[in-house]
Amino acid sequence: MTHVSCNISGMKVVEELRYLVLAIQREGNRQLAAELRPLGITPSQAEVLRVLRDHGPLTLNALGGLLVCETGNSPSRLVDRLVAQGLVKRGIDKIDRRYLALSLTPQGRALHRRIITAENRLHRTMDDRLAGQALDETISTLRSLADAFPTGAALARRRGPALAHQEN
Amino acid sequence: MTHVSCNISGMKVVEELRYLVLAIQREGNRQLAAELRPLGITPSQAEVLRVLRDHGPLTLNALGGLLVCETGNSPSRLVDRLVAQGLVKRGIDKIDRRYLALSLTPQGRALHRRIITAENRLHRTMDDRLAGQALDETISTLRSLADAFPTGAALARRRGPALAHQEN
DNA sequence: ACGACACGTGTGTCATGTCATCTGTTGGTC
DNA sequence: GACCAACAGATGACATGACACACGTGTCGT
Repeated sequence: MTHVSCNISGMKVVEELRYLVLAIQREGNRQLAAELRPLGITPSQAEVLRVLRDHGPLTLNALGGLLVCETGNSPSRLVDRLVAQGLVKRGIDKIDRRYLALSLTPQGRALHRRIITAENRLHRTMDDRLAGQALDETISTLRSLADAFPTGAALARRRGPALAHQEN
Repeated sequence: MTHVSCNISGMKVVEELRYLVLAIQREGNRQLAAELRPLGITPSQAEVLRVLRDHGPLTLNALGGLLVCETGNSPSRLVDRLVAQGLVKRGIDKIDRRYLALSLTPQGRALHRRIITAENRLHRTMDDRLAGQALDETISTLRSLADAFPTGAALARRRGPALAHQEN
């Protein structure tokens, strides 16, 4: 039997998994937000900058399809604030005026380099806490959960095309 | 070496872990919200009802300490809506008027039974997707991450005292 | 040419989350 | 008894997330 419905403490295994994922996401987001606060942006905004840097100019829908945050509708308001801060350029497609052409401004590109530094601090902390754990199995398990979802598919899309774009 | 800084696709392992956790939390929350919508409550509100049912009357701070959602300050507004819906009774401690005494109303208790049914539907879906995966290692890995955080400690607190309160 | 339809985007609304700050209450000190 | 620090809770402000719907634009059939 590969999965059981109940463990010792009375909480189902998948239920504990759900709460663990929630707790880790909350705390990770909180810590990342603290790292990014001096830069004046939020974790969600940082993800937009990262996707725009890795995947050229994008329409709003295409951007939303690559974001893990903001699953549902188009991230209009998320992009709004980045445009207001001068980090993202919002162009309009000449051919089809329905489409946007979103890209990073030079300031956006510059800020993204500082974002990577901030994220790396969080990643080092996580690395330390995860020392000695079965990371590969964990990633595999979580992927099998996430790949069934559109947001997980977004991650898979980003895994695929964007190679060799990282400077650690 | 138990953990590496970079995998094949150019994304660090811990970074992929972070995004996977984000994606799974989002989608799980979305699906749970859909299951709970007919009941008129949200996932966060459901967690409050669950904690209040398992851990007797609580003050607002004590409730916040057991919640995985709403880490930071006191969940005043979260409780507000439950009180407005008649699901939670907000009493004031006679001795020390600073403290609240939060408990479920009979309607709250009744609704919680329907919540368990809704949550079990989600858990069954997750169980199916996770069939054949290394769940124990995954839980162990995630615990080592979460236990360092206050929200993870909240989970550990709930693991401890509340035994034999589940009806699956 | 015209009209129905599809599609991308913008917007209103509601419920979180998070931080900072305020208010009321209590206990301790003088 | 008056003052004050500590504490529980409430509130304001801001940015998400999610859903539904409105609006502008292009496409296609007739």
